[in-house]
Amino acid sequence: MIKKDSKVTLKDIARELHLSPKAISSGLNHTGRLAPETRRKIQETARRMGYVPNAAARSLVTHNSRFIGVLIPYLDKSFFCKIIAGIEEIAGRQGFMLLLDSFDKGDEQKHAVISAMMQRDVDGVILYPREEDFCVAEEIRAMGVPVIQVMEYFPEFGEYAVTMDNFIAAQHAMEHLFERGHRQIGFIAHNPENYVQNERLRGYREAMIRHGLGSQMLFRYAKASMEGGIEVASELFQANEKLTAIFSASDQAALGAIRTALSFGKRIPEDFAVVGFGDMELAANQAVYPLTTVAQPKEEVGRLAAGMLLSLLNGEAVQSPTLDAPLVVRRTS
Amino acid sequence: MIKKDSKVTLKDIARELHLSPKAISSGLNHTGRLAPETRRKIQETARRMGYVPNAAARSLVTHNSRFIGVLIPYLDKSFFCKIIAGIEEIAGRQGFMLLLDSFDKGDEQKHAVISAMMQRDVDGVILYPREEDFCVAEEIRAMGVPVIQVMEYFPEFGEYAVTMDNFIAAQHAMEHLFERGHRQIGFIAHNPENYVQNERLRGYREAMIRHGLGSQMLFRYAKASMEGGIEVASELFQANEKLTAIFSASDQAALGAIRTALSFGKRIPEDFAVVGFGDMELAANQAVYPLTTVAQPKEEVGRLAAGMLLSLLNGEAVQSPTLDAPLVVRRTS
DNA sequence: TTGAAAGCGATACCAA
DNA sequence: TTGGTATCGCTTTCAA
Repeated sequence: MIKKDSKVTLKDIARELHLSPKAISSGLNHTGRLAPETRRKIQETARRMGYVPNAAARSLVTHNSRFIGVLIPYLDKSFFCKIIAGIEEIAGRQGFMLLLDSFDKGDEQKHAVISAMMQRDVDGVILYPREEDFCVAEEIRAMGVPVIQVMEYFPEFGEYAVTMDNFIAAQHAMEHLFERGHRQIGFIAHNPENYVQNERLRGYREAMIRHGLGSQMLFRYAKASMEGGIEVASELFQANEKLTAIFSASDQAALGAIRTALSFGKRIPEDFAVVGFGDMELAANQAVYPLTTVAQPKEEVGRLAAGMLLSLLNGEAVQSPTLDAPLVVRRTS
Repeated sequence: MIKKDSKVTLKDIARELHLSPKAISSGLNHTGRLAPETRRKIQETARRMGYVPNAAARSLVTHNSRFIGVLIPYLDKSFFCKIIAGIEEIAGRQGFMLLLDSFDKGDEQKHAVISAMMQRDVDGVILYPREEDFCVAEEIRAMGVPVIQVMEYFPEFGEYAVTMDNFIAAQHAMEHLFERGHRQIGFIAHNPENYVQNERLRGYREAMIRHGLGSQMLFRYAKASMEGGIEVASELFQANEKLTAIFSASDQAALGAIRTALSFGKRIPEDFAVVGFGDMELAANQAVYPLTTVAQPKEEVGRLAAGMLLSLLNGEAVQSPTLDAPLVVRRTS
């Protein structure tokens, strides 16, 4: 291993100033009482000597690491990056650092990741919970630190979460379509085993029923991808050729719906509307049809989760918020 | 602060087994010689007692943290996330963790970030270098740990880097357009102060000249955004109405060029081709015109950078590679 | 108020 | 070989 520069320690400063390490420590940390003059001199000397406190040593004795563990399935998806960015914004301000690990590997890897976090003695964990990670839920709780879930909530992982009301959000999106005069509205649903996805579907159904369109309800399950959207949108058209709008539970499938609608000769948004869900980067960045979509406030979720965690660490009580997911109207509706 | 569960330590195991902490340590780390039976017993007891080594304590004495500091301007851009994912893949395998910090704040914040990394005693740094961060270059070098730059290279930050040859890549993209029969090709350039951007422009010029089209060269500088692309593409059309293709130094501006081309009544790709640069997520995820673009191997850059860093930490010599940036042909050419 | 000394949990050195 | 012991850099407790 390459050697790092030898570092200046508290003791060095103490020796230089003929003081005790304790004095230096409290002088630098604004803890304990000290003659103001002494404190000033300590700080100046520390700066002059290029003193850098050693977090490991401090953590060893204080038993807190100022690390927040972030457990996210995919590091390489901008959806998750934005959550992380929100977390970092708040945590960083308070001197906390993020310990990142993607959780997309096998079960064995998951154990390794959690073990690494325990070894690093994280003060708390922020987690994007998934059912397929239930196998490590017990381990996560066993870490004995606060856990905040983001976007979804499963009691298995703990009691705290920052989520959105997907049911309400889906209804709002539907209202928008109704206002635009649409009645024959199809829905592209995803994974029926997933709570959030079901909430979106439930929002669609509820809205249709409330507008007396219960019998016109039309939805299909698809993979949350452009291909999935293309395929299922065709089925939707075949099932009802008078369709004038598709609401998709994901932006990806919504893009597929756009392509299918165009291939059926529809003009967007004149003849046909498409609304997505998620406000992924790709929604705004469509060259031709920037997508109307339900915005998930990803950064805000991250910020709130970090804030909750920090409050918890300070011994404050917190409540799990449910955020609004506003509709972003662009060119496809 | 909430109290974590009291942890089992080496000493506890030592006491349990009537051995010295040293024995336990070497038993667990496969270091030093030990009767196989003893070793087995140690490992079994450790597991039974739920022993988790304390990284801070270890790091305090070994002087290496198994942390890699990652300095990236924006945490919330998928471009950077992919690099990070590549780094994490390699580093994680070797038990290294990433310490993340976005570098997009003011100069003061940058100092704080670097200070945090020094306090955490990172073993090495991976950095997306920018000229505006020169002010902390000295500080980064002063950390006394290896630094690997990704995507760009400035000697100010150190000697190691994983980059791509933007000049060659741009020429390849141009060759593709020539093969498709295009001759009147405009170029959207970005920030003339940036080396990489200039290399892309240079690739365009070189290709034009080599094909005897030096006098037809036509390029404008734009912001690397859809708006920038829209605006400048119009200028390009006005300057040369016989234009049949635009090569853009960014995907974002390329999308703007698509929109402009359509508004000028061009059919893509029949009448008009657009090629971008970067292969951002949005390039593949266009509903109507998935973008032909120069792919930057982002994950691979991250993987290589992590690999280099680890080699360096093992005292091995390394070379700075220059990667290929292959063209991904989609529907806009 | 200030200083001395005792750990925190692990590794590494040096006797035995 | 094996095991005691000093030590890493810091905070905290307890005397002075």
